[in-house]
Amino acid sequence: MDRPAPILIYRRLRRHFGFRDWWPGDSDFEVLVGAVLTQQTTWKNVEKAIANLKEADSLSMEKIASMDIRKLERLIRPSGYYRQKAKRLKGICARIKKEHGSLGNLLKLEKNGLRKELLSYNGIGMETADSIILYAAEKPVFVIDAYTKRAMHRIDPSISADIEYEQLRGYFEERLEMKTELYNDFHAQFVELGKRYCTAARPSCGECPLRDVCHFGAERI
DNA sequence: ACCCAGGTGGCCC
DNA sequence: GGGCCACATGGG
Repeated sequence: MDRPAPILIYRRLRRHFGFRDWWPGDSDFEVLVGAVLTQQTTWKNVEKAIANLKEADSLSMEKIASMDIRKLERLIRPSGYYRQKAKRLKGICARIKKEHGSLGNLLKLEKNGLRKELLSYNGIGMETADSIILYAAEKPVFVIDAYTKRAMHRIDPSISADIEYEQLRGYFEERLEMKTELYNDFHAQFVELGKRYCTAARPSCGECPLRDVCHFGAERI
């Protein structure tokens, strides 16, 4: 089959990579921080930034909300765009504290209300909002990222390489059962696929579990 | 010396 | 609604 249904893609990935039980982080707040810091940067660099925050005993909403901006910049520097991210992360923490009291309270909002609220924060766009909703609030939203777009375009060339976020999210949500565990693990599988095989310019297909349905370079590889 | 990474927001038309 | 741009470290 040339264009496998999403659930078949998922089954293949899962058979290859195993169940991921994802988001690398110890708390809801760490998910939020990681989701902001990983914007357009590698997770490796985010790990350094989060380690710095932990080492400085500063990985808490209250501390970041009132932290000296220069200190925050210094701690998260390895994650790139550090001035912008420091300003936005501090603003996000301060606003959650002020308007909701705690992250837990914010995450209790109903899914669509929560999404709308998160999107109104400077520094939280659709992918970041959905990552927080899925992995911290544990509500079923299908997260789309660069890996997902790239892989889907290569599997099904009728899906544009720069398809709109909401359009691709709808594509998955219309074709899958609305289950948090499924959305959670499926996104994790795409990230694993992207890191190991489905890289930007020159894929290292090797043992890629989707290589027989891949159309990269207009030719099957 | 390039190119790339788990995006977002601002500005312009 | 779309196109272009700044933002920045670290690894290949």
